[in-house]
Amino acid sequence: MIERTKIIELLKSEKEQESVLLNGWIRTQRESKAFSFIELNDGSCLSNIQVIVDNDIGGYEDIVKLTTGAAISVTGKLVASMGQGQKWEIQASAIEIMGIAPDDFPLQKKRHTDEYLRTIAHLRPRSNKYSAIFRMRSKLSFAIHQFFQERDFQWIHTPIITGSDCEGAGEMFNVTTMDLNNIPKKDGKVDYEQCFFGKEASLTVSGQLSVETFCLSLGNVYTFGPTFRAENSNTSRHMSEFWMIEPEMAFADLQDDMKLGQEFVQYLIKYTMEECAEDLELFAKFVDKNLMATLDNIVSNDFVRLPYTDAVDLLLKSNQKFEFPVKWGSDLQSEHERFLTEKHFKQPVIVYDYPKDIKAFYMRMNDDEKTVAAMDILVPAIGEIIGGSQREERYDVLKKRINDMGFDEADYWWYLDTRKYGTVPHAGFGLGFERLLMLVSGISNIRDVIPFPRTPKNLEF
RNA sequence: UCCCCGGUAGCUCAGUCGGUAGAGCGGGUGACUGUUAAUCACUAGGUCGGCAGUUCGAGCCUGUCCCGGGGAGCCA
Repeated sequence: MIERTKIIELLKSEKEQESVLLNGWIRTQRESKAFSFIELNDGSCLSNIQVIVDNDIGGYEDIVKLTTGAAISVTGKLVASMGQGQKWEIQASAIEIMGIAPDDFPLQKKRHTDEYLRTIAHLRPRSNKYSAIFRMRSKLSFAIHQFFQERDFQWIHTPIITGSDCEGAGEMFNVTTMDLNNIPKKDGKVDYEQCFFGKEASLTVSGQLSVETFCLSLGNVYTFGPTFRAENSNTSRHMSEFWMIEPEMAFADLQDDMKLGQEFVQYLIKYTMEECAEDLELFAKFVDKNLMATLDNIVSNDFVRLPYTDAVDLLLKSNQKFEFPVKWGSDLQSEHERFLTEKHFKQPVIVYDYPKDIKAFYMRMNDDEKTVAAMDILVPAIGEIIGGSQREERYDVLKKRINDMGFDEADYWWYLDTRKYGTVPHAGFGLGFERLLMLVSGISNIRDVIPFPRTPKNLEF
């Protein structure tokens, strides 16, 4: 029995091979008089390999009836192709049918819309575009670890289930084993004491608060895992379940944070260009014609660094008509961010030092007492890809901020402890993994860069 | 959640003035061919998103609900 060779290896071959075994799914079959051409794909790479099946092969009548989607096992010779368009092809000596695909197989040999493919999310990775994005997703997941591990950041597995309702980053999903048809109540309210954990439990909206405690122990750390937001968001940039990367650096300030953010994004894009060249080419050709120019631009220039106050001035002086007015103290609207990154600078922009009232309690108060050391990295087409800040490390200031914002400081006892015992300046950010994938692929809907998207009213698969 | 647009064959779409539906691709059958989304001929395939209404008559008009897309908010 010969060992199976993946198509990616066969296509890279330096010489002909007498005897190879390959498995895969038929992408298309063209029948000729004395033989048939099969385009076979096994997911190892974007390219198919062409298999020549002579009509004297065993079971030929059944083989030529195979349609797009069928799975076969091929034994044969790797030979130089007589046709144009490919270097190698397989001269089959035997074909075993593993699984047929009846004529209602939903993927056809033509372009399908993303909307349609989303309704068959269990089959869409068998298409070129989706196999490409999911290979890139895998490669980039690895690259993220490589980036941090090369820099001695420790990967911290922060919890998915959390008891703090104080993460403050949005609506949370509840986690319970209680009988929802008969919820235990006390004084008219849900009696969480009878719940599994004895208190209200939720899915995490951010690992940041947890990972900060490890930052203030192990130095440089990061999280990379699923994150959940129960917001009723219906946009091409939001999902209820997504993956987020949150690095946190001890003995670091906002400048260090911006530097890390830029290096990180540039590293991942370079990695994609080097390690996913074939898949990337598909996106540059069929999804976004400007993709390579956009990526080149991002890796070869420093990101613009622009204080929020200057951004407001710039927008006010731009003579642009905006639907929403630009005003110091208000958050920048999408249209404002788009103007900065897409029209004015035409490259990534880091806006920093935002008004304190529009940002989270844990962000470090600047000396002007009006702004906090926060930064957002904005990129063309996607908008905010990174949101970060230097954290408030001063115990008294942090405590005051918690109280001023109407939170109960008792809920934050362990978080405050980290500032009570050996506090140090530190900073970090969150990067949405799917938004990064959108950036490097040109794919414009976030639901198309994750295997099974979870969005409001959508939990199929 | 709000604003705008859409839902017609397996897929992508056309459908005029309100008069019971068409194309291309895909499927099937056959022809032809070292082919490359092959080509050519024939053929099957429809609860026009659901419900209610207006009308002699609704794919088309009205209401409502569901689903999808674009934009906005929330943010990564």
